[in-house]
Amino acid sequence: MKVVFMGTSEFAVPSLAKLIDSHYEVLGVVTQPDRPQGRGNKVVFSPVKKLAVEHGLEIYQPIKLRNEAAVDMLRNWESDLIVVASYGQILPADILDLPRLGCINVHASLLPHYRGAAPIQRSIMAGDRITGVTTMFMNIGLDTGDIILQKPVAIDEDMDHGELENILAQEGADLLIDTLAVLASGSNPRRKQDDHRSSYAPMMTREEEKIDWNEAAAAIKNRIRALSPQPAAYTSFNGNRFKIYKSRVADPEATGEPGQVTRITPDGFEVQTGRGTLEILDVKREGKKRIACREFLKGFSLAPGDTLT
RNA sequence: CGCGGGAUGGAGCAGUUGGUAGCUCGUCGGGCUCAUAACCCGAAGGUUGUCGGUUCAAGUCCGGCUCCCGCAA
Repeated sequence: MKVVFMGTSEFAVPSLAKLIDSHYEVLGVVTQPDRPQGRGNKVVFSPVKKLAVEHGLEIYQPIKLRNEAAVDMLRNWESDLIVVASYGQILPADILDLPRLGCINVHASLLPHYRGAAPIQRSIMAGDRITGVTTMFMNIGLDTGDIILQKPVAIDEDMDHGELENILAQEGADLLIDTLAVLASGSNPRRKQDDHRSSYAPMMTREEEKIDWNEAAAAIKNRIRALSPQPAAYTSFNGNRFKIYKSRVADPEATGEPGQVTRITPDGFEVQTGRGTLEILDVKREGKKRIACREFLKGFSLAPGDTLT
Protein backbone atom coordinates (compact mmCIF):
# COMPACT_ATOMS: atom_id res chain seq x y z
CA MET A 1 0.00 0.00 0.00
CA LYS A 2 1.39 3.36 -1.06
CA VAL A 3 0.67 6.29 1.21
CA VAL A 4 1.01 10.05 1.20
CA PHE A 5 1.26 11.66 4.62
CA MET A 6 -0.10 15.11 5.35
CA GLY A 7 0.67 16.68 8.69
CA THR A 8 2.31 19.64 10.36
CA SER A 9 2.38 19.88 14.13
CA GLU A 10 3.97 17.84 16.89
CA PHE A 11 0.88 15.66 17.26
CA ALA A 12 1.44 14.28 13.76
CA VAL A 13 5.08 13.32 14.29
CA PRO A 14 4.63 9.91 15.96
CA SER A 15 2.13 8.93 13.27
CA LEU A 16 4.60 9.69 10.51
CA ALA A 17 7.39 8.01 12.45
CA LYS A 18 5.42 4.77 12.80
CA LEU A 19 4.38 4.96 9.20
CA ILE A 20 8.01 5.22 8.15
CA ASP A 21 8.89 2.24 10.32
CA SER A 22 6.05 0.20 8.91
CA HIS A 23 6.12 -1.83 5.74
CA TYR A 24 3.89 0.64 3.95
CA GLU A 25 5.51 2.81 1.33
CA VAL A 26 5.55 6.54 2.08
CA LEU A 27 5.53 8.30 -1.28
CA GLY A 28 5.82 11.77 0.13
CA VAL A 29 4.94 14.21 2.86
CA VAL A 30 2.77 17.29 2.57
CA THR A 31 3.20 19.90 5.27
CA GLN A 32 2.54 23.60 5.76
CA PRO A 33 4.95 26.04 4.12
CA ASP A 34 7.94 27.26 6.13
CA ARG A 35 6.89 30.57 7.58
CA PRO A 36 8.73 33.19 9.58
CA GLN A 37 7.64 32.75 13.15
CA GLY A 38 8.56 33.47 16.71
CA ARG A 39 11.19 35.79 18.05
CA GLY A 40 13.21 37.35 15.26
CA ASN A 41 10.72 36.01 12.73
CA LYS A 42 13.03 33.20 11.81
CA VAL A 43 11.88 30.66 9.29
CA VAL A 44 11.25 27.38 11.04
CA PHE A 45 10.43 23.96 9.61
CA SER A 46 7.31 22.27 10.90
CA PRO A 47 7.96 19.31 13.23
CA VAL A 48 6.69 17.00 10.51
CA LYS A 49 9.02 18.51 7.93
CA LYS A 50 12.00 18.02 10.23
CA LEU A 51 11.24 14.32 10.50
CA ALA A 52 10.60 14.03 6.77
CA VAL A 53 13.92 15.70 6.00
CA GLU A 54 15.75 13.33 8.35
CA HIS A 55 14.37 10.41 6.39
CA GLY A 56 14.98 11.96 3.01
CA LEU A 57 11.31 11.86 2.07
CA GLU A 58 9.91 13.90 -0.74
CA ILE A 59 8.27 17.03 0.68
CA TYR A 60 5.56 19.21 -0.76
CA GLN A 61 4.51 22.47 0.91
CA PRO A 62 1.69 24.09 -1.01
CA ILE A 63 0.43 27.47 0.17
CA LYS A 64 -3.03 26.42 -0.91
CA LEU A 65 -4.39 22.96 -1.61
CA ARG A 66 -7.36 24.35 -3.41
CA ASN A 67 -5.73 24.82 -6.80
CA GLU A 68 -4.80 22.71 -9.81
CA ALA A 69 -1.10 22.56 -9.12
CA ALA A 70 -1.65 21.02 -5.71
CA VAL A 71 -4.21 18.55 -6.96
CA ASP A 72 -1.95 17.55 -9.86
CA MET A 73 0.97 17.07 -7.54
CA LEU A 74 -1.00 14.72 -5.33
CA ARG A 75 -2.50 12.93 -8.30
CA ASN A 76 0.94 12.26 -9.73
CA TRP A 77 1.96 10.48 -6.55
CA GLU A 78 -0.71 7.90 -7.35
CA SER A 79 -1.15 6.93 -3.74
CA ASP A 80 -3.58 4.31 -2.52
CA LEU A 81 -4.30 6.33 0.57
CA ILE A 82 -3.71 9.75 2.06
CA VAL A 83 -3.14 9.92 5.81
CA VAL A 84 -3.80 13.27 7.47
CA ALA A 85 -2.87 14.30 11.00
CA SER A 86 -3.11 17.89 12.25
CA TYR A 87 -2.22 19.25 8.84
CA GLY A 88 -3.81 22.65 9.22
CA GLN A 89 -5.71 23.01 5.99
CA ILE A 90 -9.05 21.76 4.74
CA LEU A 91 -8.75 19.19 1.98
CA PRO A 92 -10.88 20.05 -1.06
CA ALA A 93 -13.13 17.42 -2.59
CA ASP A 94 -10.80 17.07 -5.59
CA ILE A 95 -8.12 15.73 -3.31
CA LEU A 96 -10.41 13.67 -1.09
CA ASP A 97 -11.47 11.75 -4.18
CA LEU A 98 -7.98 11.05 -5.50
CA PRO A 99 -6.72 7.98 -3.60
CA ARG A 100 -8.24 4.62 -4.31
CA LEU A 101 -8.88 3.97 -0.62
CA GLY A 102 -9.69 7.56 0.27
CA CYS A 103 -8.27 9.93 2.84
CA ILE A 104 -8.11 9.05 6.49
CA ASN A 105 -7.49 11.31 9.46
CA VAL A 106 -6.08 10.80 12.93
CA HIS A 107 -7.94 13.02 15.37
CA ALA A 108 -7.25 13.67 19.06
CA SER A 109 -10.69 13.12 20.48
CA LEU A 110 -13.45 10.56 20.66
CA LEU A 111 -15.48 11.87 17.74
CA PRO A 112 -18.09 13.21 17.38
CA HIS A 113 -16.89 15.09 20.46
CA TYR A 114 -14.47 17.95 19.97
CA ARG A 115 -14.40 18.28 16.23
CA GLY A 116 -11.99 21.00 15.14
CA ALA A 117 -8.58 22.44 15.83
CA ALA A 118 -8.09 22.20 19.59
CA PRO A 119 -9.64 18.98 20.91
CA ILE A 120 -6.93 18.35 23.49
CA GLN A 121 -7.05 21.80 25.06
CA ARG A 122 -10.84 21.85 25.06
CA SER A 123 -11.20 18.49 26.73
CA ILE A 124 -8.78 19.44 29.50
CA MET A 125 -10.39 22.82 29.95
CA ALA A 126 -13.76 21.14 30.33
CA GLY A 127 -12.33 19.00 33.11
CA ASP A 128 -13.00 15.77 31.23
CA ARG A 129 -11.56 12.60 32.72
CA ILE A 130 -11.62 10.71 29.47
CA THR A 131 -10.79 11.44 25.87
CA GLY A 132 -9.19 9.41 23.12
CA VAL A 133 -8.11 9.14 19.52
CA THR A 134 -10.12 8.43 16.41
CA THR A 135 -9.30 7.43 12.86
CA MET A 136 -11.90 8.22 10.21
CA PHE A 137 -12.53 8.57 6.53
CA MET A 138 -12.45 12.23 5.68
CA ASN A 139 -15.26 14.00 3.94
CA ILE A 140 -16.10 17.57 3.05
CA GLY A 141 -17.12 18.51 6.61
CA LEU A 142 -14.88 19.41 9.49
CA ASP A 143 -14.04 16.13 11.22
CA THR A 144 -17.41 14.69 10.27
CA GLY A 145 -16.31 11.59 8.38
CA ASP A 146 -17.15 7.99 9.13
CA ILE A 147 -15.26 6.51 12.05
CA ILE A 148 -12.90 3.59 11.48
CA LEU A 149 -11.31 2.94 14.87
CA GLN A 150 -11.32 4.64 18.26
CA LYS A 151 -9.41 4.26 21.46
CA PRO A 152 -10.28 5.94 24.76
CA VAL A 153 -7.55 7.47 26.92
CA ALA A 154 -7.91 8.53 30.54
CA ILE A 155 -7.02 12.07 31.52
CA ASP A 156 -5.31 12.29 34.88
CA GLU A 157 -6.55 15.30 36.83
CA ASP A 158 -3.08 16.82 37.02
CA MET A 159 -2.10 16.12 33.44
CA ASP A 160 -1.39 19.18 31.35
CA HIS A 161 -1.78 19.77 27.65
CA GLY A 162 1.79 18.83 26.80
CA GLU A 163 1.61 15.52 28.62
CA LEU A 164 -1.75 14.58 27.19
CA GLU A 165 -0.72 15.56 23.68
CA ASN A 166 2.28 13.26 23.89
CA ILE A 167 0.12 10.36 24.98
CA LEU A 168 -2.54 10.98 22.38
CA ALA A 169 0.05 11.39 19.65
CA GLN A 170 1.47 7.98 20.51
CA GLU A 171 -1.94 6.36 20.80
CA GLY A 172 -2.96 8.01 17.57
CA ALA A 173 0.08 6.61 15.81
CA ASP A 174 -0.68 3.12 17.08
CA LEU A 175 -4.29 3.46 16.05
CA LEU A 176 -3.19 4.60 12.62
CA ILE A 177 -1.10 1.48 12.12
CA ASP A 178 -4.02 -0.66 13.28
CA THR A 179 -6.26 1.19 10.90
CA LEU A 180 -3.94 0.64 7.97
CA ALA A 181 -3.87 -3.06 8.76
CA VAL A 182 -7.64 -3.15 8.69
CA LEU A 183 -7.79 -1.31 5.38
CA ALA A 184 -5.04 -3.43 3.87
CA SER A 185 -6.97 -6.55 4.78
CA GLY A 186 -9.69 -5.38 2.46
CA SER A 187 -12.37 -4.77 5.02
CA ASN A 188 -13.92 -1.38 5.15
CA PRO A 189 -15.43 -0.75 8.56
CA ARG A 190 -17.09 2.61 8.86
CA ARG A 191 -19.49 3.97 11.39
CA LYS A 192 -21.38 7.19 10.88
CA GLN A 193 -20.93 9.91 13.47
CA ASP A 194 -23.92 10.85 15.54
CA ASP A 195 -24.19 14.52 14.68
CA HIS A 196 -26.57 15.18 17.54
CA ARG A 197 -23.86 14.32 20.04
CA SER A 198 -21.16 16.32 18.30
CA SER A 199 -19.33 19.28 19.78
CA TYR A 200 -16.86 21.75 18.38
CA ALA A 201 -13.38 22.55 19.71
CA PRO A 202 -12.27 25.86 18.22
CA MET A 203 -8.71 27.10 18.41
CA MET A 204 -7.72 28.76 21.66
CA THR A 205 -7.63 32.53 21.40
CA ARG A 206 -5.28 35.07 22.97
CA GLU A 207 -8.08 36.31 25.14
CA GLU A 208 -8.57 32.85 26.60
CA GLU A 209 -4.98 32.79 27.85
CA LYS A 210 -5.71 35.45 30.44
CA ILE A 211 -6.86 34.13 33.79
CA ASP A 212 -10.19 35.45 35.04
CA TRP A 213 -10.02 35.17 38.82
CA ASN A 214 -13.81 35.37 39.01
CA GLU A 215 -14.06 31.84 37.68
CA ALA A 216 -14.14 28.92 40.09
CA ALA A 217 -10.79 27.57 41.29
CA ALA A 218 -11.30 24.25 39.52
CA ALA A 219 -12.09 25.98 36.23
CA ILE A 220 -8.98 28.16 36.46
CA LYS A 221 -6.88 25.12 37.25
CA ASN A 222 -8.24 23.42 34.14
CA ARG A 223 -7.49 26.46 32.02
CA ILE A 224 -3.93 26.52 33.31
CA ARG A 225 -3.53 22.82 32.51
CA ALA A 226 -5.06 23.22 29.07
CA LEU A 227 -2.58 25.94 28.15
CA SER A 228 0.53 24.46 29.75
CA PRO A 229 3.29 24.39 28.69
CA GLN A 230 2.41 26.40 25.58
CA PRO A 231 1.37 29.18 25.38
CA ALA A 232 0.51 29.15 29.10
CA ALA A 233 -2.15 31.07 30.99
CA TYR A 234 -1.11 34.39 32.46
CA THR A 235 -2.07 36.96 35.04
CA SER A 236 -0.44 40.15 36.22
CA PHE A 237 0.51 42.05 39.35
CA ASN A 238 1.59 45.69 39.41
CA GLY A 239 2.08 45.70 35.67
CA ASN A 240 4.25 42.58 35.79
CA ARG A 241 2.76 39.89 33.66
CA PHE A 242 3.61 36.32 34.51
CA LYS A 243 2.60 32.93 33.27
CA ILE A 244 1.28 30.13 35.41
CA TYR A 245 2.02 26.52 34.48
CA LYS A 246 0.79 24.52 37.40
CA SER A 247 -1.70 24.97 40.19
CA ARG A 248 -3.76 23.04 42.69
CA VAL A 249 -7.14 23.71 44.22
CA ALA A 250 -6.51 24.49 47.88
CA ASP A 251 -9.96 25.08 49.36
CA PRO A 252 -12.74 24.47 46.82
CA GLU A 253 -15.33 26.50 48.71
CA ALA A 254 -13.52 29.48 50.25
CA THR A 255 -14.97 32.86 49.42
CA GLY A 256 -13.44 36.32 49.28
CA GLU A 257 -12.26 38.92 46.84
CA PRO A 258 -11.25 37.22 43.56
CA GLY A 259 -7.61 37.69 42.63
CA GLN A 260 -6.43 38.44 46.13
CA VAL A 261 -3.45 36.56 47.51
CA THR A 262 -4.65 34.86 50.66
CA ARG A 263 -1.48 33.28 51.97
CA ILE A 264 2.05 32.17 51.24
CA THR A 265 2.56 28.42 51.37
CA PRO A 266 5.65 26.19 51.42
CA ASP A 267 5.21 25.49 47.71
CA GLY A 268 3.94 28.83 46.47
CA PHE A 269 1.01 31.03 47.29
CA GLU A 270 -2.78 30.85 47.35
CA VAL A 271 -5.13 33.10 45.43
CA GLN A 272 -8.81 33.66 46.03
CA THR A 273 -11.04 32.91 43.04
CA GLY A 274 -14.74 33.34 42.37
CA ARG A 275 -15.24 30.10 44.29
CA GLY A 276 -12.44 28.49 46.24
CA THR A 277 -8.75 29.21 46.52
CA LEU A 278 -6.06 28.12 44.10
CA GLU A 279 -2.46 27.40 45.06
CA ILE A 280 0.01 28.58 42.42
CA LEU A 281 2.96 26.22 42.00
CA ASP A 282 4.87 26.88 38.81
CA VAL A 283 5.41 30.25 37.13
CA LYS A 284 7.49 32.28 34.71
CA ARG A 285 8.10 36.01 34.73
CA GLU A 286 8.59 37.96 31.53
CA GLY A 287 12.16 37.58 30.36
CA LYS A 288 12.82 34.84 32.90
CA LYS A 289 12.77 31.10 32.89
CA ARG A 290 10.10 28.85 34.25
CA ILE A 291 10.64 28.20 37.95
CA ALA A 292 8.88 26.68 40.94
CA CYS A 293 6.74 29.24 42.68
CA ARG A 294 8.69 29.09 45.92
CA GLU A 295 11.80 30.16 44.01
CA PHE A 296 9.81 32.91 42.37
CA LEU A 297 8.79 34.29 45.75
CA LYS A 298 12.41 34.64 46.90
CA GLY A 299 12.99 37.44 44.48
CA PHE A 300 9.50 38.73 43.85
CA SER A 301 7.76 40.26 46.82
CA LEU A 302 4.18 39.14 46.90
CA ALA A 303 2.22 39.17 50.14
CA PRO A 304 -1.26 38.29 51.38
CA GLY A 305 -3.59 41.12 50.43
CA ASP A 306 -1.94 41.79 47.06
CA THR A 307 -4.30 41.47 44.13
CA LEU A 308 -3.66 39.80 40.79
CA THR A 309 -5.50 41.12 37.79
C1' C B 1 17.94 43.07 10.32
C1' G B 2 9.65 42.98 13.68
C1' C B 3 9.57 45.26 19.22
C1' G B 4 11.54 44.28 24.03
C1' G B 5 13.57 41.96 28.74
C1' G B 6 17.48 38.94 30.94
C1' A B 7 22.61 36.46 31.88
C1' U B 8 25.67 38.59 39.47
C1' G B 9 28.20 32.87 45.08
C1' G B 10 23.90 26.11 44.83
C1' A B 11 18.53 28.66 43.81
C1' G B 12 15.71 33.30 43.20
C1' C B 13 16.75 38.45 43.08
C1' A B 14 19.21 43.85 44.49
C1' G B 15 23.02 46.67 43.01
C1' U B 16 22.06 54.34 43.25
C1' U B 17 24.93 59.86 39.11
C1' G B 18 31.32 54.26 37.40
C1' G B 19 35.03 53.67 43.28
C1' U B 20 36.70 46.57 44.24
C1' A B 21 29.55 43.09 45.47
C1' G B 22 24.41 42.84 48.93
C1' C B 23 19.37 40.44 50.15
C1' U B 24 16.08 36.08 50.69
C1' C B 25 16.59 30.83 50.59
C1' G B 26 19.70 26.72 50.67
C1' U B 27 24.38 24.35 52.50
C1' C B 28 27.95 23.43 56.69
C1' G B 29 29.08 24.15 62.11
C1' G B 30 27.08 25.56 66.94
C1' G B 31 22.94 27.05 70.28
C1' C B 32 17.74 27.26 71.93
C1' U B 33 12.78 24.73 71.96
C1' C B 34 7.95 19.44 73.80
C1' A B 35 7.84 20.97 68.87
C1' U B 36 8.02 23.73 63.98
C1' A B 37 8.46 26.31 56.72
C1' A B 38 10.46 28.44 63.90
C1' C B 39 14.38 31.37 66.20
C1' C B 40 19.60 32.86 67.60
C1' C B 41 25.05 32.76 66.59
C1' G B 42 28.90 31.66 63.20
C1' A B 43 31.12 29.84 58.49
C1' A B 44 32.01 28.38 53.61
C1' G B 45 30.86 29.77 48.68
C1' G B 46 31.23 34.88 43.24
C1' U B 47 37.57 35.68 37.70
C1' U B 48 29.55 39.67 38.13
C1' G B 49 27.80 34.80 30.46
C1' U B 50 31.98 35.63 26.85
C1' C B 51 35.64 38.79 24.02
C1' G B 52 37.40 43.56 23.39
C1' G B 53 37.23 49.11 24.29
C1' U B 54 36.85 53.87 27.33
C1' U B 55 38.86 55.14 32.38
C1' C B 56 43.29 56.29 37.73
C1' A B 57 38.99 52.95 38.59
C1' A B 58 33.38 49.12 35.44
C1' G B 59 28.46 44.53 37.71
C1' U B 60 27.71 49.67 36.69
C1' C B 61 29.61 53.24 30.09
C1' C B 62 30.54 51.51 24.60
C1' G B 63 30.90 47.58 20.76
C1' G B 64 31.10 42.19 19.07
C1' C B 65 29.63 37.11 20.33
C1' U B 66 26.84 33.02 22.83
C1' C B 67 22.59 31.39 25.45
C1' C B 68 17.53 32.28 27.74
C1' C B 69 12.80 34.62 27.74
C1' G B 70 8.24 38.15 26.89
C1' C B 71 5.27 40.60 23.00
C1' A B 72 3.75 41.01 18.07
C1' A B 73 2.94 38.10 13.62
